[in-house]
Amino acid sequence: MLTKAEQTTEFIIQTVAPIFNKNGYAATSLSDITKATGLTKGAIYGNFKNKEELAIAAFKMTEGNMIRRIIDHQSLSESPIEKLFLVTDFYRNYYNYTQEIGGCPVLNMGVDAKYQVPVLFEQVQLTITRIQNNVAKLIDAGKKHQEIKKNVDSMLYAKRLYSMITGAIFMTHTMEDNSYLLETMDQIDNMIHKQLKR
Amino acid sequence: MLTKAEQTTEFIIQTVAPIFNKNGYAATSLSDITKATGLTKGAIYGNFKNKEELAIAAFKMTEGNMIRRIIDHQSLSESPIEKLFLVTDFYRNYYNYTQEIGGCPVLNMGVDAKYQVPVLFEQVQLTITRIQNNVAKLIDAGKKHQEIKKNVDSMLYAKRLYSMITGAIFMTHTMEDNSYLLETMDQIDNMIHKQLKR
DNA sequence: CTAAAATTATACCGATTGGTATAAAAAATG
DNA sequence: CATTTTTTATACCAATCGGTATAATTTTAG
Repeated sequence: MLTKAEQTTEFIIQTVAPIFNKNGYAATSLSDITKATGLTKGAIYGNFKNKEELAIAAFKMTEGNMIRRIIDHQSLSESPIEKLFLVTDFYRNYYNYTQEIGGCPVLNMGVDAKYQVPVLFEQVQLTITRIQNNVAKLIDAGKKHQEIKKNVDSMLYAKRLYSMITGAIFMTHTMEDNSYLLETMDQIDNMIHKQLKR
Repeated sequence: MLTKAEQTTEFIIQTVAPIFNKNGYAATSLSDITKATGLTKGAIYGNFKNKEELAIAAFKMTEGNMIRRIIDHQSLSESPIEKLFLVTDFYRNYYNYTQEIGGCPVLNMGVDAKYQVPVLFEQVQLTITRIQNNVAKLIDAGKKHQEIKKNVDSMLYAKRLYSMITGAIFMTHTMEDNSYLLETMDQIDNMIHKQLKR
């Protein structure tokens, strides 16, 4: 059971996360935060050491939810290669999903935090590593299950896949055109069929 | 011949462009600008209406130089398909190049300006369109020169190519690992050989 | 239900924000 | 070279920035 205080902390994070994600760290002011939450600075600083700590907590929550969703979606199949197709399937709905949370947290904070909030930037790197490792593990499992060629470089393809996905996310958001994302997922599915599948 | 005033305007743009590119619009203050240029606010506001106009001028200069470089590099060959390979060749040095100018202007400003500086964001969209059109034209020329299959969708491949490139730029900068960029360029070259070439 | 502890609101801090009016300085023009 | 025009520096503006000390309030625990 959550105490009243823990509920407030959680409420602040939930409320503020899409604002940081959308506007970036520098462009999100304490008054934006108090306005959105309906709380005062006293309450905010009672729950977080400073603006940076809040931004980091917000990012961790957002990326945690996102990774949980990717993993959850994979459980729709037992087959490793099918799980791989479920990854691209997840990103087919990503434009829709990210519009609710203020954009792609990895992309936005990767760019925004790089020279502004080093600790937050490291968190972004960690998230990318986690996603890549998840994909690489799926490829390895696919090899064991005789679904994927033994000679493919798992990490190389994991990086390729996520690099292509991130490019499509940027293009879709910047050109406001979902076809980049959809087209790239088709392209990746094709790559899995032609280059990974046994 | 440039007047003294025009020289100053140009000097301000040149000095300030990498700062905006690196830190983003909101995180670049007027005091950053006066400190870097050694000029006072009076001088800045005598040459630009406001901070936004300066940021736009800075981006236009940076992206103009970048596009000029891509096009220039293409003139190393007469063959359209070879020009296509020269595009990937250009991006093989892009990590090095962008570190001098504060990162990739398209990526950084595409993310930064989206919800902060609409006019600047439109400029980013325009730049992307220009690059894509350049690639699409190369593919079309390749068809005419019997180097590229007649049935390939030029615009589709132009978008694919630039989407992959942008993803690699993001990954290389965020993970501080040039292999994403190099590997993606190999992948694109391979795509040109296998899917575009007659 | 009361007392101690934790949380939130208020009021304030100095520093900095983007921007401007005006005066001083420099450049362009005849 | 003198005069007009343009450009730059100075000094200032109100507003906002992130952050804090303290008092009021609410929650927790006995």
